Amino acid sequence: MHSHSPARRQSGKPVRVLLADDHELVRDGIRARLQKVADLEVVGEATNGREAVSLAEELRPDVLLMDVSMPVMNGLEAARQVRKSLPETAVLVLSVYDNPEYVRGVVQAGARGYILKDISATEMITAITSVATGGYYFSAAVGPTLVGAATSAPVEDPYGLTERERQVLSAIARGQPNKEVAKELGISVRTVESHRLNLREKVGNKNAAQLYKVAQDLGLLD
Amino acid sequence: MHSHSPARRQSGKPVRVLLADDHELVRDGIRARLQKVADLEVVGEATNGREAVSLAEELRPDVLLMDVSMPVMNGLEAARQVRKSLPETAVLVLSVYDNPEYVRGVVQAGARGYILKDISATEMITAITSVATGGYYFSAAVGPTLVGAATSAPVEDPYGLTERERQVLSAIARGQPNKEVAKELGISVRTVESHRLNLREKVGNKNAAQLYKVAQDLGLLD
DNA sequence: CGCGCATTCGGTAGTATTACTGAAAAGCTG
DNA sequence: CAGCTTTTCAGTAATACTACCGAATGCGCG
Repeated sequence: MHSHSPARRQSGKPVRVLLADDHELVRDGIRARLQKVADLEVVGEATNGREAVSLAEELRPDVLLMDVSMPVMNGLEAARQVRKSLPETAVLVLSVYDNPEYVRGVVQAGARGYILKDISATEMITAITSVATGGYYFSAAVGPTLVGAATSAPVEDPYGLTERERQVLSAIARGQPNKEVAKELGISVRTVESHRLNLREKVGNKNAAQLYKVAQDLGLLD
Repeated sequence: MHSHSPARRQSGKPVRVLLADDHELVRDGIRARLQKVADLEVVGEATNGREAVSLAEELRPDVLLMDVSMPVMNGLEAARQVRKSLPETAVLVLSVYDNPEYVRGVVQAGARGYILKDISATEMITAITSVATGGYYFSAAVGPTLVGAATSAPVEDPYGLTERERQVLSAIARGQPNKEVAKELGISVRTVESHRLNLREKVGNKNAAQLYKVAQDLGLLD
């Protein structure tokens, strides 16, 4: 009751890859990397999203390795279209951003993988093989944003929260009212209120519901 | 400014794999598959979660390929412990279930991949290579539940919320106070309060901060 | 049609949170 | 030591939310 969707090609035949990036230099670099691998074959190159879509429809590659930021039509929109017209082609997005919002958008557009441009040739090949085999591949840096964080390296904190504030935030996010937070930390309710207000100040004027998100982003919940 | 966390081993050296499954037959099958691959080396085998953890600490494998359902200590708890004591070891979970809840639990326990037992040898090897290289790998069937769909159906709702309640929940989770939710939906504050209280009733007596989590679980936020 | 359910709204009361201002003690740093 | 941050706590007032109560409308279903 699963098993439709992309690829799942026969092993034996090489993986047919279509490259899409507006920078020739980048395409050259990638092609150079991929040409050394027997199992991979670069069947075409596109310089923008629209070209990527039409070339993909013509060539029907196993994998479309595509940059997100391109002129005419960006990779996001292109990914959407390819996923519709060519469900057999796995879209693997290549980007310089490890921004969570960005990653989310990309995978929702139907990409089956997201890799960063600073990865090694080995990893790039693995990623291509992965999506071509029918799986999903994500670079280490973007994985946590997908699975809801909890990596181990405590995400560094863009808000500049103090230790105490993190403790309070954690307790609040777990659903405790100020009174119980106070009891848990052995401080007065007023103090908890102070921290709470400082938190709202620091993270932006978000309400209680939103504090959960922040706590989660900071990995305070596990 | 990323790059800590697991693996990211040198290419050249073989990937050291620790197998954990309570069925000898399964272990034998997997080992047979992996032994044919030069880049992979099975360095040990465990028959339950506790054994997997202690063997992992001793052998420090690149990848721990582990079943979820095992006696003594299940794979979920084992994954958590390994992630704490051995951040360098990538946990790749092997399971027969493509149940969304299950997958979520597993990745939140820190697994860097989730594959189904019915996959091909090729895909299993790709998956192992993927997590060993520092990436995240997910089988085709479980990927959609991770990325929040775009492929499959809108996560079914264990709470039995109504359409209107979902709208209200969504607005609350986005951080709006009742007053603004009312304005947005064109209803009175009292009605929003009703919905809010009904929501708390339905999802359990969680507070405002926790409502965010529910909204997220239900995919109301994107 | 009567019943249940979703949706809407009101009253009243109490609790919680926010928005201010102000301040004291502890610790670190130049 | 003076200045800084962190953490602590207080007063006061407004706003928001919770916990109950009850009730009207509309809609589908047996």
